[in-house]
Amino acid sequence: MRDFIKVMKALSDPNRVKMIKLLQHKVMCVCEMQEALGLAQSTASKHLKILEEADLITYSKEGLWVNYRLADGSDSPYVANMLGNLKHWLENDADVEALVERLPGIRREFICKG
Amino acid sequence: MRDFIKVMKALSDPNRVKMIKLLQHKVMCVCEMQEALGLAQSTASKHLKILEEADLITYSKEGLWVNYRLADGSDSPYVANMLGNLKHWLENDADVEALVERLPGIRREFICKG
DNA sequence: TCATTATATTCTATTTTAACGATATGGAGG
DNA sequence: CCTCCATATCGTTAAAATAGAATATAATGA
Repeated sequence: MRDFIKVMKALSDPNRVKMIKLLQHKVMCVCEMQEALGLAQSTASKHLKILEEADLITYSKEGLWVNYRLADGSDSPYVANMLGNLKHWLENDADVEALVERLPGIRREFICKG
Repeated sequence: MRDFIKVMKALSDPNRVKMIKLLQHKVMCVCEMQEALGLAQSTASKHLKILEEADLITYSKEGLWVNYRLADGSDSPYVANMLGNLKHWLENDADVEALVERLPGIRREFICKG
């Protein structure tokens, strides 16, 4: 029950769902997420942590950057199912569409590094 | 997005998930839920309302009783998917098992009318 | 019509969540 | 060793969620 609730709670926030939808297109670092969603850095970081603790995403460090990507869901049927469905769910959501359109222009080399 | 979030939020509370699991076994009125889950009457009623507003359950009135049952999900892919998966998810959860075991003894004629 | 009873709603207190700014952490490079 | 920069954590505040007691509502039966 605890794991299930954790996944549901993680997906109960629009910004976190948008993060999932963005990660369907590319691996992203915190500053890219921050820029894409217009959030404070600490806010973006915390949301990503919540998604990570629900096993919906994973990360790997690359120098100063932390690359977040979708989890494969192999450890949790809840995660596997939700990530699978979210591949097609919300594809026509206006907010998501707008974000995805802007995504190619969101690149870490234009945002971070000063 | 709004509908999706509503379903996720509705399923983010253990008591509400338990309600869904109980409704998989029989149609139930508020007082039966209240008794099964050990909640205050107002609390049980409010949880059921949240589930109903997410279209996860429906109700029909029968005299003083209000019978709640699982929705068919035909109006929402989110609802259809979640209710479908919840048929097998959490079947082995200790809390859920204990509730289901006690369920035959939870009957409105023994609880209300008193 | 009045009393009863199951349910809904309101009120209030408590906890949880989400946001941001500020600060801390930890690699990378000089 | 020191600085810089991306990220994480902390502190605080405001909004939302949860719970139960108290009250209102609506349907039934006398």
